[in-house]
Amino acid sequence: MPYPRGHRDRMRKRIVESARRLFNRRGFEGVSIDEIMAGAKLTRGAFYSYFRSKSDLYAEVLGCFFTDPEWKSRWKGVKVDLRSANAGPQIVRAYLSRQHFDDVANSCPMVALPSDVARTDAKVKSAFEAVFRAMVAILEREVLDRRKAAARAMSIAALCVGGMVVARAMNDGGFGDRLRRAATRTALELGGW
Amino acid sequence: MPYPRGHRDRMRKRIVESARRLFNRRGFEGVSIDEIMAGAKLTRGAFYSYFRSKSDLYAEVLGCFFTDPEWKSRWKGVKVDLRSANAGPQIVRAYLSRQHFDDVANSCPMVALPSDVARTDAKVKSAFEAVFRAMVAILEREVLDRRKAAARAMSIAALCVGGMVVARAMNDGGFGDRLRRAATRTALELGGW
DNA sequence: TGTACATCAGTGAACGCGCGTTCACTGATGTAC
DNA sequence: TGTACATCAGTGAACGCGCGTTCACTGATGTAC
Repeated sequence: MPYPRGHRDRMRKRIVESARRLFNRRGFEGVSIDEIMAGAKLTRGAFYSYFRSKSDLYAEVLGCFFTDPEWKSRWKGVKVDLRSANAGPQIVRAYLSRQHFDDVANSCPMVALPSDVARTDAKVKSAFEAVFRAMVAILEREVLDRRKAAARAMSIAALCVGGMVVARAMNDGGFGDRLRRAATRTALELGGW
Repeated sequence: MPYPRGHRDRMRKRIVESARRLFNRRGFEGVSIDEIMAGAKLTRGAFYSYFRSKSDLYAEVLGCFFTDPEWKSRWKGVKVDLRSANAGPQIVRAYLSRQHFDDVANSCPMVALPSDVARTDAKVKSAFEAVFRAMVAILEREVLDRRKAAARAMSIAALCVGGMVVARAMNDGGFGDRLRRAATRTALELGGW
């Protein structure tokens, strides 16, 4: 074994991380394999010994946000404890926070890539769906009005994603800020928080 | 004048229409100038006598949805009268309708292209912002709770866009349907409709 | 009314570039003796 | 402990393709006489 044990796994993780940041910033087609590999401190040729194709990587990258345990402590001043009694409002505030808005590279893929995903194949969509369902499931547990919990949880999640997606596409930053604040307030109301 | 009067304007409009449908379906980078021109029944070479570049076209295309008077009657069974007393609920229902969901080519650009737009320049973002502001302005007039009208209108618009964007990115169509229905119900509640 | 001409919208070959992907090769290192 | 070897992760040149853009040319038609 001419390379240290676990070397391959570490390298693979580095490629995925590099790809995640770059895809978030510039989308699937806006990023080249050269750039992804350079971000992982490797060269072009090694890519195909790790992944079958560029689009194979894509599906794998999308699952990284909610499943990645790191995201909860990524942003300064934003903390989320999923087991806490008020995980709902914590998620809403973190999701619509300025930190999340600014940190495009570490953004939730649902904000950075939704229209890209809508155009790709079933595998990628499934990964995306899993992320959204995970978010809805956590919110649903916490919605005050139990009778409406399912519909409310989906709406709160859609409002978080939508508010952020639209805010990122605005030219006037001040308007984007107002939009995020309005969405936060409404989302909290909808949860009864 | 070797061509009929108004010929140039008609051709230009055909190019914009072709581009709008194609961009909605496959995004800015997924569409070639060859395809756009073929859709307008012209060839590659003529493009640059109409537009300075591909990205110049992009900004122009984005303004087409709300400003285009045709969209209100585009889908069967969906009608919106902006001067009617209940334009608010009409917009919400039309926006989150199955017709809008299915008709990707004639979709609102905010649903089809948000993450693409977030990555482009100020000119494109401004066009996008104008569309969103127009939607918010109409909704704001109709929100029942006047004290919260501004925040509510922004949230309803964000929920409409977000619900649709996420629904389009789901793999399970049934889940997408439930999401659209939940978002519709919540949006109507938020308006007091 | 008929004809020659000027105009200009449209054509399609060509250019240069960057990308996804392939592959023969390199060379560092763990292992066997 | 030292040495020769086998392994295999990584390299980078090369291929083929499609794209955005340019440009010299074509040819249909409105206009002037």
